[in-house]
Amino acid sequence: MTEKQEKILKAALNLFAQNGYASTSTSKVAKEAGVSEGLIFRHFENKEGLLKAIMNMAMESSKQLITEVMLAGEPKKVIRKMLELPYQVDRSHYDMWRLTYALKWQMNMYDSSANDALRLILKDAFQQLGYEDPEAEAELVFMFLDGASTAFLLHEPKNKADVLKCIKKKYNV
Amino acid sequence: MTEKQEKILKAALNLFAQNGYASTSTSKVAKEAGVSEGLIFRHFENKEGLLKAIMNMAMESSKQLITEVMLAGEPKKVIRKMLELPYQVDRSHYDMWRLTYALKWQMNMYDSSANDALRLILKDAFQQLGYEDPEAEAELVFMFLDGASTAFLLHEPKNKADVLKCIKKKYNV
DNA sequence: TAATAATGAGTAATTAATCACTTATTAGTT
DNA sequence: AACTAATAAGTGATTAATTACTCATTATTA
Repeated sequence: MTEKQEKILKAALNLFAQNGYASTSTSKVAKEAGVSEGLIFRHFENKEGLLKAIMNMAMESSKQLITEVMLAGEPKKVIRKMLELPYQVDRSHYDMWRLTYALKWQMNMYDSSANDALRLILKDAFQQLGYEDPEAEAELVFMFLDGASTAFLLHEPKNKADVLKCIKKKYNV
Repeated sequence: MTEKQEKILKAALNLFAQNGYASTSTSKVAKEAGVSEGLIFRHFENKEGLLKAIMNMAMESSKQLITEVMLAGEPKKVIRKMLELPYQVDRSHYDMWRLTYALKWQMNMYDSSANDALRLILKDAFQQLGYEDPEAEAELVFMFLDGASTAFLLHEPKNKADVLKCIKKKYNV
């Protein structure tokens, strides 16, 4: 990975997240990265290849967060770690998540199976705790995660911490 | 509103929602609508004017849903109506909501004040019911609404109804 | 007949991608 | 070390296609 290659990735992530993938031209990326436009195609073949390279980085960094939940063990700890997930995302990764969330709506880009492993663990946790409908409970938590992450990424509400306290109480975790 | 004008709006909504605003050209809209491209600019001035016309329709149709909650009165009913909101959206309006949700991520397009009226009503409802942190509770419900709507619009989970039952129980509504 | 609706050919600018070319870096042989 | 060949990194001009948009003209309606 050369220095200019990294500059391209950084510029592309920034522009894609801020202005959207479709409305960011490769010439804009090249200008922002301080690089000739041709270099983008030399390293990433085409515009989509550039996006894929970025999304692979995003997948890699999200794996770290997920494994932390996986290793929680006890059901209550699983649920707590899960609820805390949106709070664990580092500010430096916000652009990555903004892009990920934006791409969900760009057709064909949504992979619902990506969270299947977590969903199963969560369901088991609720089951062990004797919840009536563990599957629905798991789905509900996922909805919270999605809604909370969206809020944090878009308009950073001032009562972030209070919301966490609030939902933790509901699950006694 | 002429017949062709409506066809343009319908085609544009469909394409914008499916493939995104930026990656949908006016020529594609014209082709889909069975109309000359120039007509789009005669009626809507430019591409952004077309989008604005669509979003105005979306605003109008969302007002109906919101007023229903406004008129609920009793705090418990307010909360119940609120939780049911994502379930009240008609399938025929899904494209409109998909576009609305997708545009949130397209920078500058996010208007957090749009929900302020509802947020206030919801906060009051929680306050009247003696909840400890009504503001956080209101925010939490909004996160659920966002997450649930996203799930419904993107991958229509099979246990939609169970999730509603599940969350209603948590709020005793 | 006057206004509006609708067309379709045209335009300048931008797009993703290619290409011939130059510069730097590495590897192999003396 | 020093020379050389090969590979990779990087440039910038260029391309064909597409873009949003205009405008002169024709059809339709009031």
